Amino acid sequence: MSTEPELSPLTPRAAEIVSAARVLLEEEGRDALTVRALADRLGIRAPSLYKHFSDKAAVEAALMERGLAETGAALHAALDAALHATPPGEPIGAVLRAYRRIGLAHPNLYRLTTSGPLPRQRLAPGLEEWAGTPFFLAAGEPYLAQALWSFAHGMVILELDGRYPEGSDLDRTWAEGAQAFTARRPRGGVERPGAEARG
Amino acid sequence: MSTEPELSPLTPRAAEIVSAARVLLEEEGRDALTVRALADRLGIRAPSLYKHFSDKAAVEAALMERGLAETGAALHAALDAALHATPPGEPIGAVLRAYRRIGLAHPNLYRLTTSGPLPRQRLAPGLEEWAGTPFFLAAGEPYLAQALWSFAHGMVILELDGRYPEGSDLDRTWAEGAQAFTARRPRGGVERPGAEARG
DNA sequence: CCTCCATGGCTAACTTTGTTAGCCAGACTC
DNA sequence: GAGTCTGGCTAACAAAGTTAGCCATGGAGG
Repeated sequence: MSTEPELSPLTPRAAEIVSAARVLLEEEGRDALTVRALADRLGIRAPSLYKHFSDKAAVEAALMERGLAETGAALHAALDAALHATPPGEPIGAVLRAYRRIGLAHPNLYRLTTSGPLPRQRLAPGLEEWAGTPFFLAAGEPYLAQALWSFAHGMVILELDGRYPEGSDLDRTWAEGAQAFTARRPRGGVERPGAEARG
Repeated sequence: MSTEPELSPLTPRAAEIVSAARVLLEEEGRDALTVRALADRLGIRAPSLYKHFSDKAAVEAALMERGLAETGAALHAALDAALHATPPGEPIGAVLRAYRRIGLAHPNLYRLTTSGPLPRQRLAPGLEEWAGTPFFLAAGEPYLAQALWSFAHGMVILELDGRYPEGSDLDRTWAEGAQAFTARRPRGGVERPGAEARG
C-alpha cells in the first residue's frame, strides 16, 4: 500500500470553492458548472472567484485532483483487502469492482476527471500514476495492466453515457472481462510494476 | 455482410455544410467547430446556417451519423476479409485492428461520435446497432462482445486523449487484449448475435 | 407577362459564458 | 497611524449560440 501523494495546497477559501464546485458539478452536471453559478452558490459575484483561481480550468484541475485521489484510494483499498483476505481474493476482479463502483458513485466527477487531455502541469506530481498503480499491481504485468485499465474505463464511460442497449446485463459483461484478463495474469503473484509502460 | 442503413436525407446545400463542418472539425478540433467559423468556411453569415439546420446539435448529429457509418463500414469490411481469407484470420484481432485504425485516422470525429450521450432521435434508425454488430459477430457471444467493444473504445479514447504514459507500447497492449478475449471466444465459429444484449 | 411564394441569403440584436480592469472596505503589520 | 494584503464589488468586453425580421432571386401558375 503506497501512500497517497499530497494534493496541491489550497487556501481555506479556495477549498470551500472547490467543495461548492463539486456539489454543483455532481448535482447539476458539467454544463451547470459555470463561473456565475458557482459564485451564486457561494453568495459572491463571479469575478470574485478570480481572486482565488486564475481561471475556470484551475478549479476544474482541483476537482480532477480530488477525483484521482478518491479513485486511487478506493482502488488501493480494494486491492489490499483482496490480497490480505483469507483466503486471498482475486485482485483483478476486486480492482474492477472498485473502479466501477467509484465511477458510478460520482458520474460527473468521473467524466470530468477522465475525459479529454489531462492538465498535467496543474496536477500534483505523482498523483495520476499513483491512482493507476493498482491496475499494475493486480495485473502483475504492464501490458495486461493497461489493457485492463482501458477495459474498465471503456465500461464505465459507456455505461455513464448510456451507450449500452437497454436491458444489457452489465454485471455479466464485467464478469466476462474479469475472467478474460484474469486468465492471462502471470502466475507467481503480484509483482511491482516495471518502469517501461506504466500509467 | 449486412447492408448499411441509409443516413438521414440532406438537401445538397446541407450536405455541403456537413462536409465543411467535418473538415473544420478534423483540421482544427472540436472547440473550433463553431457556428460562425463554419459559416466563414462557407462564405456566408452564421444565422444563414439556421436555414438548413435547426441548431448546431443537428449539424453535429449529421457528423455523428457519418462517423458511425464509416466505423461500421470499416469494421464489417475487416471482419469479412478475415472470415473469407484462406486460411481465415482471427476475427477478434481483425475487428480490433480496424477499430483502432479508424479511431486514429479521424480523432476529432471519433471523439465527437463516441463521447457523451448519443442524440438517438436525430440518428438514422438502425445505424448505431449496425456499426456495433461486427463486435458481436467476432465475439460470437453478446457479453464477450460488449466487453470487447468497451476495451476497444477505452484503448482508442485513452490514446487519443494522451492518457497513456509516454513510450507505452500500445501495439503490445492491443495484442494482449486481443489474446485475452480471443481465448474466451466460444468455439464453433461465428454466431448471429442474440437479441437480448446487443448494441 | 405577372404574381406568388419558397429558398437562402442578410443585419441587428439578445443571452450566456469566461474574463479583465479597476475601485473599495476591512484587517493585520510595522 | 500608515500602509498593504485580502477579498469583495461594478462595469464592461469578446465569443458563443440563437432569434427576428428584412430582402433578392427564381421558378410555378394563372
